Formats: sequence, structure tokens, C-alpha cells
Amino acid sequence: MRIATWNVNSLNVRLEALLGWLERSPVGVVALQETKLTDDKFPALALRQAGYHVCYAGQKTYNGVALVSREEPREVLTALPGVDPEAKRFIAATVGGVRVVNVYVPNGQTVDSDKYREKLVWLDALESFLRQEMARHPRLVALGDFNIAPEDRDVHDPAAWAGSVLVSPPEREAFRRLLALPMVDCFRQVDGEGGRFSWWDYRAGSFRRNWGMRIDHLLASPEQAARLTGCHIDRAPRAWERPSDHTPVVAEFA
DNA sequence: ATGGTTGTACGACAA
Repeated sequence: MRIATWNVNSLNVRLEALLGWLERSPVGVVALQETKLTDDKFPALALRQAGYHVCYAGQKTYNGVALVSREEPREVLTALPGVDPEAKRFIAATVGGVRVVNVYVPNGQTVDSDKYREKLVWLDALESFLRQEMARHPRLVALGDFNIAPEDRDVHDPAAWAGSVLVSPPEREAFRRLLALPMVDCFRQVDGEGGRFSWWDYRAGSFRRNWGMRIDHLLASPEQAARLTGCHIDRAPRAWERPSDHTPVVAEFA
């Protein structure tokens, strides 16, 4: 089964891109972040007509997550225990025997901000949740926009970014704690090269210059990681007209 | 590379 993650930065703007991408790249599940739609505006019909089930948790203007899947999602959960349930950043469901946990981790803004402290609290809550969830669901995938570049090779200019949000040591420690659960960083397992990014700023021609970061991840429990047969970043949609600033990351499991 | 853009929504904020 192919499992993918894509921060679409407004599903309203990106619906045609998503449908076009699904047509050329069919998946078992794609996890979406930043849908920026209330649930009454979610394009469930268009996605059902494309042959997918959907579950979603949205709000006005900000955040919003969804799972788009070939098989019906079961045991859907739309709140991460221990954090503000009003910010729609979390949705989990069981699809085809795999527990899929879709996260839009808070960006954190700057390392001296309240939002940064909230990000670290959010990551603590995620770690606790995943530890419990893995005990119940040996086949577990946690994926989404983590807003963390795990290592310097995941950053185009590590010196310029040193200590900043997305790369700061406490954030990277939180990410390593997720890996210590243990979970496998699927892309890193397959591709140890640096300079492979999933996000590029809209400004300054960043995509053209490959000034980006790898901040979108798929983490797999050991049992699920044993089935991993491939993982790649699909850069194509980032070059399409009116793109998201993120591009899809796709893992393949036997 | 600390915003040169984009999205939401119509000014300002988030990313």
C-alpha cells in the first residue's frame, strides 16, 4: 500500500492539483494538512467520485487535516489528547489494517515565542499518544507536516538556519524521541543523501534554487517499517501552476 | 533566506 502526506496549503485552491496528482499517483492513503476549510466546505463529493473515502477535521482560515483513502477509514479520532482541540491539527484512522496518524505540528514561529513553547508541548503530547497507540496498533504510521528538519542535511543552508525554528535543538530532540519509540523515518531509511526537500518558501525563487527543507515525514513502527519497500519525494506538483509550498512524500509498503 | 510570496479575507496575520 502506498501512503502519502501532502500539506496542500488550502484544499480549496489545490483541489484540482490533488485530483490530478491522485490520477497519476494512486495511493491507499494520502494525509492532507492545511486544508483551511470548515467541514461543511470539505470537497467530499469530488473525492468520492475519484474513488476515495474521506475523513476530515477542519476549521475556518487555519489548519485543517484530512485522510483520503481507498478503503473506508475506521476508528476515526480527531483530537490529540492533551492539546487544544480547537486547532484542527490531528486526525487518526485505521485503513486497511494500518493505523494512520496524520499531524500538522505547530510551526512555532520563533524560538522565543509562546507558539514555540506550545509546539514543544504538542510534540510531547504526540510522543505520549504514539507510545500508547503503538501498543494497540503494531502497524502504525505517523505522518504529516512535522515542521522539523531532523538533521543539517535536511536543510539547504544549515549555517544560516542554525538555532532557528524548524531546526532548533529542542525540536530536533523531540523528533529523535519519536524515532526512539521506536519509529523509522521512512525517507531517511531509503535515501541518506542530503538536499532532498519537501518544502520550499514561496519567496526568492526558492524552489528553482532548491532552497528548501525536509519537514514532511512518514514515521513507521518497526512492524510496519519491515514492510517498507520504497519512499520518495514527488517534486512534480511543486512545479505546477499555483503550487502548494509543500510537495508530496510517498512511502510504499508491502 | 528572517522575507523577495501566498492564503484567507479585505487588514493583518500565519507560514
